[in-house]
Amino acid sequence: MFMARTCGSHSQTTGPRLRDVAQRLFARHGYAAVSMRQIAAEVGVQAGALYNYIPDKQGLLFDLMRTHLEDLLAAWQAEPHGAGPLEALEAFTRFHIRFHLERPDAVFIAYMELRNLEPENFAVIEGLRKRYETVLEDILSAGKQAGVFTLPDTKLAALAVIAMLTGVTTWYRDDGRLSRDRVARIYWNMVRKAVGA
Amino acid sequence: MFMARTCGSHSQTTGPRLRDVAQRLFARHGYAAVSMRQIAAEVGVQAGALYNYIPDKQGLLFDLMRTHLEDLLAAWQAEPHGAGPLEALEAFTRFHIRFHLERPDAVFIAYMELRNLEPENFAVIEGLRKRYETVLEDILSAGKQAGVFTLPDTKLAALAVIAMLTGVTTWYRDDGRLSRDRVARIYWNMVRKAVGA
DNA sequence: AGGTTATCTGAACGCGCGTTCATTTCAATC
DNA sequence: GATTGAAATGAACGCGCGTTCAGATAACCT
Repeated sequence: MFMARTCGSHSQTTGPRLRDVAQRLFARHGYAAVSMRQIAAEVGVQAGALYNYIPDKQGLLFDLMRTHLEDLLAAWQAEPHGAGPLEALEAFTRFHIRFHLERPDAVFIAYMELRNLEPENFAVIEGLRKRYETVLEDILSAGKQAGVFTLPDTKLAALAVIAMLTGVTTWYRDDGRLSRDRVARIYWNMVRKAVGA
Repeated sequence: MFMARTCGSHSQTTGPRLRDVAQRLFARHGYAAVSMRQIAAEVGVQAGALYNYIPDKQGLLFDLMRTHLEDLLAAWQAEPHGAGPLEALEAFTRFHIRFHLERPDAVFIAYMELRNLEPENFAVIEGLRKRYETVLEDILSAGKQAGVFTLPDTKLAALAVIAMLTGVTTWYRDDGRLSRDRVARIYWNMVRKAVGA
């Protein structure tokens, strides 16, 4: 009675759409609170069809989180790092804010759904997160050694700065008082002072 | 066949136990992922008995969050604020870290389960959260006016500082490298520099 | 034009969910 | 020792869950 394929468009699109929809719904309502049938409805398909693209619900969550963190690390690699530690820290600050504000849903999921990962999946995600923390820690460490930064504890400073920067995603609105650039400038100002440079 | 009450102890304890257990499980696995039957099992009771103490699951979540935020605001009122803005900011920093590290589960829930609140409950919780943010904002504002702090944007600074301080709860471990006092001291150092004092 | 294959449907599976309630149990009171 | 009433049981309610799969469908290939 109904069409097995959407008229005029290849089902090449169902895979990406599934991930888009899942990302939005997981971010909005939480992984545990969203059903496969809700996702399927928004994709425009029956629930069973989703399993042509994912092994199961857990695999879908894991894939979203892993992709996000791999994108994050790859994007930083592709970013101009600047000459010295001070320039690197500014680059990191601006990069982090820009990257995170561009994908609020993925960020939300990566920070909030860790506890819904099965142990082995959790280990992978946690490893990627650690790698990103190390990026900042290395910058701070180099700057401290070069006498550019004043830090009582490099590791804590890295965690503090990342928490501060990531916090932007919880309140920033595109139609708000400040532009992204303005926010990045203000935060860079605070970060610079916090590390004693 | 089974006892309706636990031998020797009044059921006076079931209410508090219910909240304790729910808080721990919600923090660990998330509100949507925890069932009333799981909570009941840990309390040592059948699921139906829980409804002698709560209206429904949503009411339980709301009660946990409201109580936590009211405790937070009341505890700050009872705290010695110090003489000037600089002293007040130091008091706030140390208070925030101490209070949050003492109740990691409640903190987790208050930050992660906002999206599982029904709209009217959300409004109440959001109002309490705003009131707490205003506490810090007022301190920063006074310090700026007094020329003690250098801040390009008071509101952003307040959000940044709170995000930074609350971040402690995501990594701090009692058996870790640093004591709570040491962590508080290091963070106060960074906060002080970040606000230009 | 006809066959192949990727894709989707629709029904089914067992299960656990939040919540209600008549009944039972037992500490406290008289 | 009988009465009372708060507290807990255990069964039941309808429902939606994640997942599977045989069968239907339509785009693609020759």
